[in-house]
Amino acid sequence: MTQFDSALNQLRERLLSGFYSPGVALTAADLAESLGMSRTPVREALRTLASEGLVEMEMNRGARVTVWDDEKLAVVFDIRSLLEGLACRRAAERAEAHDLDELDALAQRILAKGEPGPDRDEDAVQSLNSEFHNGILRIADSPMLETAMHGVVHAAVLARTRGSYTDEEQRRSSLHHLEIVAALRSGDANWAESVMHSHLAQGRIAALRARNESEAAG
Amino acid sequence: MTQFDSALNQLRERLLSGFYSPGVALTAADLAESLGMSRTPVREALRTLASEGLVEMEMNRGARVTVWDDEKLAVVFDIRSLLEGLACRRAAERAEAHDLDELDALAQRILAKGEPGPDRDEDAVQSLNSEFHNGILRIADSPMLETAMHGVVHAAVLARTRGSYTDEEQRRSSLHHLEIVAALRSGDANWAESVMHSHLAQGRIAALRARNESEAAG
DNA sequence: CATGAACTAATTGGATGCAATTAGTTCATC
DNA sequence: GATGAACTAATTGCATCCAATTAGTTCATG
Repeated sequence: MTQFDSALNQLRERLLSGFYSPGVALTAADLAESLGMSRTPVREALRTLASEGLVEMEMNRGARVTVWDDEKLAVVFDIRSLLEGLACRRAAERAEAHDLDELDALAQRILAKGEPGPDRDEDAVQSLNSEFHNGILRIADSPMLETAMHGVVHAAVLARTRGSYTDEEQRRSSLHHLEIVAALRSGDANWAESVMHSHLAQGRIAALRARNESEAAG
Repeated sequence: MTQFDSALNQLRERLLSGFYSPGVALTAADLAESLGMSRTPVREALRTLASEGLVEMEMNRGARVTVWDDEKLAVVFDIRSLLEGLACRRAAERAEAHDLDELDALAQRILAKGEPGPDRDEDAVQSLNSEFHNGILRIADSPMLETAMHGVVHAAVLARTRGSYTDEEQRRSSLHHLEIVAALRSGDANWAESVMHSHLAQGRIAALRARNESEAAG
């Protein structure tokens, strides 16, 4: 694990968690200090994050946190739907029994943690959700696909601020996960792809609604 | 235009043109010297190229030119097909008259330059082809989509070594371009997307065949 | 002749220093 | 009070330097 890797991971984490406000300037020296390293690996990480779309760099002006408008967000979900659909197709053809068991366990936990009531834990849902989607990507087993998704997946996660799902949407989302596992288990690539498309179509609606609500509020 | 931009453009150009053999180690100091700059901007460019999938970096071992096997290549074409299909959908909804005229002119020139005979010019075909696809991406008007495609488009171009198309394929490819313009002109997103999918399905076949032929030969 | 320890050369990742550019502030002028 | 020239502080992009790691070579040993 190099300083570059460390900087990349930590900065990506901060950007996705909303630690930095959209549009804010990211000063290399400040980041370096807060990460306990010099500017060199930080600058390399910023270049990588720029090519992932999480920050934007301008000549002699350094990096700024990307501002997400409705248009960008919608495209991100379109792209993510296509790529994750492809990942599902591939996963349906490659998944082993133990892969499916792991995904199933994750889907069950997401269902439980997302159920309305005292045990609800949205942080856990979000974290497990990431694990589920990453799991499918792993089963799809294609470095190229992972590379292509880096530019958009993270951004989509960023958009889904916590609490954007209604109870009904959360439940449907959880059931989508279970249905995806069922589709993968049956080896039906079309089915798996379709459910993923439905899953992200709903996610897109919720993300855009959440954005507009928070805009109207603040 | 910073040294970083210069390094990124030139190195990308070299990688796509096959200047460096697949799998070869790219020594930062050598690159820096050949580009007339220090290692710092070169290293940043290599990080970016890595996130685009054109090179691969390993801890304490620097960068190597990515080796494209059949599997990787097939996935690249799958992804490119999905993303360019989306670009076509968006272009069908956004293209202005002058956009369509420009694309049409390009399609006509590709048809002419690709026709078997003394006027055939494969370099021109390849170059115009890139222009055509970039034109559609431009009309689609989405920075996110461009970002996502950077990871795969270049790679796909790389794979299509000159002369990989048969006469029949070249002709069909040229007609695809004209058909795409017609679909865009009619504003039919489904039609435009379908033709693009067909176009890249054929491209994929040709690219994989070319790879296996050259492998059998050399 | 094969094997591997010991040494050397090359190369990497990262820290630091510096000129050039940009952003911010002060202050004179209308 | 607004406008903008002149100066200052911050910040960038890049070159250079250095310790740590890797790759390559030599040479002793079985």
